[in-house]
Amino acid sequence: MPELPEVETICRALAPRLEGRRLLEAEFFERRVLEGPPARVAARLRGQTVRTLRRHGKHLLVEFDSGSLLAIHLGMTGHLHWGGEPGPHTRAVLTFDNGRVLYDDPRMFGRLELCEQLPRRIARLGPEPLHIPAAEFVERLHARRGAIKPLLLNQTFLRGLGNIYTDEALFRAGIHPRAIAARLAPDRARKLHRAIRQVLNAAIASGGTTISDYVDTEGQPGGFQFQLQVYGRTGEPCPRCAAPIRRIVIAQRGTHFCPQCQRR
DNA sequence: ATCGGTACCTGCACGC
DNA sequence: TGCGTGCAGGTACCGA
Repeated sequence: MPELPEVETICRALAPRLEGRRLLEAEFFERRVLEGPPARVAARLRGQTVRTLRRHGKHLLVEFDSGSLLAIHLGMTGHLHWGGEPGPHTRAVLTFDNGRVLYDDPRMFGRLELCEQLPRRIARLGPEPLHIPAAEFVERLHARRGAIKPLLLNQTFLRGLGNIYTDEALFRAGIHPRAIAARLAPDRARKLHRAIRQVLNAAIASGGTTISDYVDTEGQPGGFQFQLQVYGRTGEPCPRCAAPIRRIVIAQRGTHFCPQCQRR
């Protein structure tokens, strides 16, 4: 499911509910999604009060008054629900003094980690795509010799882009997914920077993208799937030039683009 | 640095 | 109906 706009949507919904609230009980039903022994993590969490909720790339960070952090990554199929009943894929339940959060994750690619400070793995990720200035983006881009698509998916380059928004941003910028990053002319690199911002902001405004199963914390689907121009539209006409959208595989990921509008 | 491959998991759509 | 196949929003790790 979740790339930056989906995690942002979840964060905005949960922050007002959780900030200032006390965590009464943490239950973990699947140790694979948890860093550390469930009983020990639960004991450390019990009684803590939430100071803030924030997003860091695709991670959701719950910061407690003690300074401890609960870092949540939803993987491919992780969901957070406010309230509701646990189901077959519920891997954790966090009970607060005003309600509970269910963590569901069928494929269990997601991770929950309780730590005293941001783990290095997360801290060393690249800048936020919505914060990085154009000049810095272009400079970082020009330092890389690989193809642009795998680079945008690389979280140490920028944190938060996934397969959907990468394809959409490249389409809007008119750049071929196999184009070499370092060889992009500065104006085209700046255009890509703009396209990334536009796509992410539009997706956040729509509450994210629902392809098959993403829903927000209230169980509502997002709306950005209706604004996708290439992702998942193999064979359909390009909205700009009507050429059939093509699907290829780059870095093991399905990649959608218009062969006419995105020339090498 | 970069690339390709594999691995981790389950569920779903599809063709036969 | 049942079964095999391929695909899926993510990331880590390996060797080349």
